[in-house]
Amino acid sequence: MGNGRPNGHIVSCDQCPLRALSCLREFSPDELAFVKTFKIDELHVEAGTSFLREGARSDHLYTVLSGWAFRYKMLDDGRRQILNFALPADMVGLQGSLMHEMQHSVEALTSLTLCVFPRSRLYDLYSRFPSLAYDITWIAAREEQLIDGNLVSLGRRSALERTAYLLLHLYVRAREAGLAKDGVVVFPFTQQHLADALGMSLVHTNKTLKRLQATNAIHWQGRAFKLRDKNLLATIAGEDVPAPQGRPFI
Amino acid sequence: MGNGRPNGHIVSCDQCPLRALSCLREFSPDELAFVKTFKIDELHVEAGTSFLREGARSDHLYTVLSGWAFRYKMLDDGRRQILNFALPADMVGLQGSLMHEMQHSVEALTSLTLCVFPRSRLYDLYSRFPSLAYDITWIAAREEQLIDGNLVSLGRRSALERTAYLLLHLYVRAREAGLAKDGVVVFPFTQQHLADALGMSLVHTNKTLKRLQATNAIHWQGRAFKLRDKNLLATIAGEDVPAPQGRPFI
DNA sequence: CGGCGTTTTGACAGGCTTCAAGGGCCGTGG
DNA sequence: CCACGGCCCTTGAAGCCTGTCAAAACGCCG
Repeated sequence: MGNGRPNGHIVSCDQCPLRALSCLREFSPDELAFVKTFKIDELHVEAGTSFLREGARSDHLYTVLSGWAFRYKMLDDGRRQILNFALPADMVGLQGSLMHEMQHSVEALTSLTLCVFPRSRLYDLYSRFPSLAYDITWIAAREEQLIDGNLVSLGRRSALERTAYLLLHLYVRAREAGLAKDGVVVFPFTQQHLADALGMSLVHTNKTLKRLQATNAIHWQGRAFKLRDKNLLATIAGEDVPAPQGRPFI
Repeated sequence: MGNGRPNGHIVSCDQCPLRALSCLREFSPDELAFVKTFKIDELHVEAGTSFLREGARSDHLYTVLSGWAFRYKMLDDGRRQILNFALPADMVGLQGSLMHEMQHSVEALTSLTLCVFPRSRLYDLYSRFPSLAYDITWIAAREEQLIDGNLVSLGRRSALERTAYLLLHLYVRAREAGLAKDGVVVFPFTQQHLADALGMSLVHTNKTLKRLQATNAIHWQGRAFKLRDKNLLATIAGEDVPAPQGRPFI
């Protein structure tokens, strides 16, 4: 695992393509200088490989530079639950850096590029850059918020509501990450992935998707997802349209 | 809301009863001195009242000094999902301090005493005590871990497994918080609370509880919960017995 | 063309929800 | 002292939503 290329081929933080995203905050020169030294490598992972595994310790934490990933847990008999998806600018592996070991796995959904940061220097970051430390906590809190939303879905929403909720939120997040073109986002997952995220069977996910498509709220052909009626989808999901929130980077 | 008594009647941090818990780390004298000034009040809330509400901003964050609380979200039509329970030494309201507004509510399950910390000085904490900042991030990550576990339950576990999982984990946490006496914990919630946490109906929760009790893994009479066979309960839950983890305080 | 992964459909079974009603416990008030 | 109401627990019956099983259609790629 980890065909980390020798330093020098990696994207320098001051020309990070993600920094252009409107949803990320600006860095001060000092912060930027530190982050540049904090990032020690880039990791390229191909679709379908789990680069972080439940039960393992991890010496690194990562941010997604490009591509999609998902966090998941498996039960002994093979049942899988996808906890959340990670998009560009999202952080993964923080839990593994703070706790003794990972309690979930992370798998690349597409070809994936990650920025690599050493866990050993995390405390250094906390000591010298409280602003960045604050950002990291913010990120952790936001992740929790997303899971809270999913938890409500699995616990209290019907299959149709749940599906609408997930698609709406994925669309909004993908849009924030700059992945939308002409109102269309390429969703890289299969219906099996969706089913595992929704806590439903594959068959029923498919039928629910059909029903949802019949409302004309969405259009999903192949991998291209188009949101045709955001308000309708939000209504079906039983929610207001989620407001985008500015967030820190790193 | 908030019948905060004038300073002076509140428990000083250096004689905080929770510091005796084996699961909490030691403070350095400096840290302790800071935390003492960081805690500006104590809040007493009676059972059944929501002291933090979804959509509201909060100027404070809290730790539970004594009693039980739970985080929850409601849908428009009244469906409720309990996200997690908060026990002594747990922190609540962090999200509200970091984000613009609370995305969930928190209700006292029993008579509840909270330590109150001002959000306005949180950044001060981050600047001056990276060790405490680190702890807070750790707490946020741990909370996320707990929700991850619940998410798997709601998504992929049957009613029986799910119930076993929740009871096992609540028992372990209550025990860590020093709430067990002779292997018995007083669970202050009703079956309706359990149902809302499990994402099940009240009726089916009751029947599932009966089935679970028939296995002799647990005994639950009135409010007194006794774990009779931890390994069996863990097996039913489809998990190993969770290992207690040391954790920081504040 | 053949093979494989994904999507789609139909039929059936069952777990869970909903509806309904009764019982136990306890505090309040007549 | 007893009746009453409220809250919680318990149980039964009926029905729907969702899971499981099975098989076919589709699309992609070698």
